[in-house]
Amino acid sequence: MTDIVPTPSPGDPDGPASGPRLRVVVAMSGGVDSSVVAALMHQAGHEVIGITLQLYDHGAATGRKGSCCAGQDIHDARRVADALSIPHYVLDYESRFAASVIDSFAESYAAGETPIPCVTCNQQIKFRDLLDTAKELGADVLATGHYIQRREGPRGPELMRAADPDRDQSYFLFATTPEQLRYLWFPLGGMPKAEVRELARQLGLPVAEKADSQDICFVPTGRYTGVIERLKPGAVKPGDIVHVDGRRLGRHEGIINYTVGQRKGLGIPGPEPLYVVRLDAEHNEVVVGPRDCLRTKSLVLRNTNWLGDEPFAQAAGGGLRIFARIRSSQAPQAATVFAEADGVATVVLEDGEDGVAVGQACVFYASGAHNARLLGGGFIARTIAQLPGTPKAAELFRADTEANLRGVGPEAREIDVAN
RNA sequence: UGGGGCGUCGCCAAGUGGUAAGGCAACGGAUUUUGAUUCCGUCAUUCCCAGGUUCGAAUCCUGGCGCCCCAG
Repeated sequence: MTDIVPTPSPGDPDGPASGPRLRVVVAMSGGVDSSVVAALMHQAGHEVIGITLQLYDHGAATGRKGSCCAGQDIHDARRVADALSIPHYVLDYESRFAASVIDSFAESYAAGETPIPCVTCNQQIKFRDLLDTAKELGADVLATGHYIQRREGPRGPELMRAADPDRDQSYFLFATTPEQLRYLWFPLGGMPKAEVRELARQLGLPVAEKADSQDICFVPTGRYTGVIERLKPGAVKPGDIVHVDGRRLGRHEGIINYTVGQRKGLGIPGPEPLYVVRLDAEHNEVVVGPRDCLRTKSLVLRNTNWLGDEPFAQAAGGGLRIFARIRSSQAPQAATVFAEADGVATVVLEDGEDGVAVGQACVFYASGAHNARLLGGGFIARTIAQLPGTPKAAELFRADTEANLRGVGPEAREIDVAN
């Protein structure tokens, strides 16, 4: 069994564990991946401490297939820890998870955005709060089951896309800071998922056959709208569905039920399918249009995190050629990023992308290769409408342009014009 | 109540004697470790109703009912 376990650290041969025995905290969610991480670290001879975070009400999610971090999953993590004979702690993070992740999730939706809670959770909970806790425990390393590769570069640790392109989670980890990265470790980044599953079986882990988690972990029923209605009563109001050509086509039961690019659920019959082009929180309107209206080429980011070697300020002026993606499950495309002050950046995608929603992430890579280096990314604050010449479209375009001229510098203005 | 037109799935709509296209919507599933997208499948034994002609009608005839337009 031992011979199949890469040592000392799969996917990170130059990592900090290639030397002496270290104290490694493993974030154990109760799933297959993090359980394998704990086992690997233990087998590699490290002093492993398993920590499981209780993130939300366990009653609601107990036993739910595909969940994590509550109820049954905590028990599963404990069983694995027991099987490995490593110490295991369950930390009550409910209140900070609610404050950092769930509240902002609800607020974002109410504002007409489409949040991406997994990024917030990594950023605020796992790599901030949990990492702090790990340090307090004297840990040298915090290891997680994320599929992303870390390596030591000439200027410090770098991140690269996972070896298994189908599992690559770099999109969700763009906000990881260099400071955090010094303590982080991702032992699964170099392995295909099938191999991880097989390892779990060979190691006899009790979770070897457990289903992968998916969907938003803290929404037990899969209906996230209920969470928002509970947290922000009154924020969900019926309103009009308006076509980009100005026609009022129907009614909606609350803007939170929609996201840009969405087709299903509009209930509007017609000669062609209609998609949500924009969510107008101010007027409580869902703006719809034909598929052509979805194409977006330039976007403005906020809270940009930069992981490149050169200072991000060098991406001002003429911009910096990168590769970017707007969705976790799609290939990065050629783009140019222009750095602004205060974490603001403008990205111009070469080919453009359909269904780009405010609140989602735009993530940077050094190339289009499968193992490309992660260069950071940002949250999408605005997109610039590519709408046909209709009154409503003109109005939206004007609003976009004005917002941009207000918010960003001269470099981005040129882009607006060119676009 | 003179003239003309129309009534086919939730919406739009083919089909004018041979045994109900298609699009949109909806629903279900697959895919997706955020939201979406996409893909696959399902979706009128019946054509406003009632009779009739015919081997056979949504398609022809008769009578109802309903709607629209023009005229008065």
